[in-house]
Amino acid sequence: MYSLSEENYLKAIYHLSNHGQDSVNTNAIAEEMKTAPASVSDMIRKLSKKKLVDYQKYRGVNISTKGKDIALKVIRKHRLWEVFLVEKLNFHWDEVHEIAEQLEHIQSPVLISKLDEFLDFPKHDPHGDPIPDDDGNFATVKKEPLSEIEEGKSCKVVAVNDSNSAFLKYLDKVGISIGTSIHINERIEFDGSMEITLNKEKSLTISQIAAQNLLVTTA
Amino acid sequence: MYSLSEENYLKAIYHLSNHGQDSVNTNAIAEEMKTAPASVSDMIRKLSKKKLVDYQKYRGVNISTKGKDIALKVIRKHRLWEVFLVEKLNFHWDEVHEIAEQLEHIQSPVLISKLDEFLDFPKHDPHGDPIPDDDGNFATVKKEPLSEIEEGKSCKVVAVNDSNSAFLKYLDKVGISIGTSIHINERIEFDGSMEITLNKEKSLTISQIAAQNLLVTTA
DNA sequence: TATACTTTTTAGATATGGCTAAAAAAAACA
DNA sequence: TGTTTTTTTTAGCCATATCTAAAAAGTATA
Repeated sequence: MYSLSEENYLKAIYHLSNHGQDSVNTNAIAEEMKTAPASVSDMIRKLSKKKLVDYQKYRGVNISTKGKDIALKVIRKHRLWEVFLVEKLNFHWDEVHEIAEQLEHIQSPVLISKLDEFLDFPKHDPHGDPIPDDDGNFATVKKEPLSEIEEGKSCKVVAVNDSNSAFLKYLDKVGISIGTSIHINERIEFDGSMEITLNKEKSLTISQIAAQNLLVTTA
Repeated sequence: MYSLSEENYLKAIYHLSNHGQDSVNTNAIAEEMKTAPASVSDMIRKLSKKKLVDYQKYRGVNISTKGKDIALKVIRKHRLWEVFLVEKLNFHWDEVHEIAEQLEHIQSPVLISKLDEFLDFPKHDPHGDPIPDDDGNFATVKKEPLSEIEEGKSCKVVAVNDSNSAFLKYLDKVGISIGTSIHINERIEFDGSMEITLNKEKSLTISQIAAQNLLVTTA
């Protein structure tokens, strides 16, 4: 069994490592975890001793297969609980992250498998992120920021990059949610904003910042 | 906000204090918490400094109003989660305690009020124990061990004294659950066992130990 | 390539919550 | 009431996880 801190570090390292691809800086972890870099060094040494990360001093860390397993289990729990909170308890999608941060550390494999069943085996959380199965596998849809889509093309919202409350509230206000289809009418070059049409109905202008945080698929 | 340890100590002290009536021994707390008495002394001092218990050295502790509030909030959460696990996730009543011990420490008042609503405001957990409301009030049914009921009388099972798994499995096997009506046909003096009839249907003999752990009401 | 800057690690704290062993106080009893 | 036993507390540890300040290593640049 791993401590709450260990689980949180592994989750952060996994996120920063682009799904286990790249090695990760101490400072980046410190920023993600909101701790001092010195604390990160200590914890990294500890995780390394437990073979959860590969680590050479001053060279950054790579998450190990074992570490990735643990990170994915925590992510699975986080996302399942988010579905529960939204679908069953009627939370709004901008309210669930903090609570799921706590619930993701509950230790009980049977609880998670029963919760999964109760929720009818969801494949995505309320923000569109995929829910890994018990073995850590999940479907990857090729998603890119809306800001990358060319003028005249169409796409569908599949996830949000940042699920901070203010951004999600903004999306609600303008009528964008997971599954919304978007047509790019015009890209405004000077500020990166875009004029778009939602579900072939409603047109609006969206800022570059917002477009960068909205993940879409063109498939 | 209080730490996991503080919450567990307060819960233990509340339980041992007979709902805040009596003062509690250091050794009793140590046994309940499965820690060394020295650790209890330390924690008591800490809780006392925070005014969660009244404490004089060598004189035992009394839980304060503030401490009782916290204990009851934790108990409320524990019992609501137990209902969730049994009613929604189809856990068996002997499997839920350990998981609820973890879930009871999740901090989110709105989560609990939404869970309460989702469960349709239950008044009792799966073991028959009352669920305090948000202000810490709960209905008290006068309950006594089955072992205290006289020959020839009838009663109804309202709770179990000890929810250890082996005992609950035994109850299932013989067909006793919360709500079962029991008639005492005969009390066997020499070993304290009893011959009883369940729901006016099935007769069996129950040991003194089992009868002491089964709480009933004659009202 | 030597120097300056940035990143990372180490050293030495702090706080929490636990332990054992010994001392002190209270309780039991002869 | 004095002595023994039990209970409780204190003293001095340990481990986890954090911090700041300083040192060390790596990177960039003149």
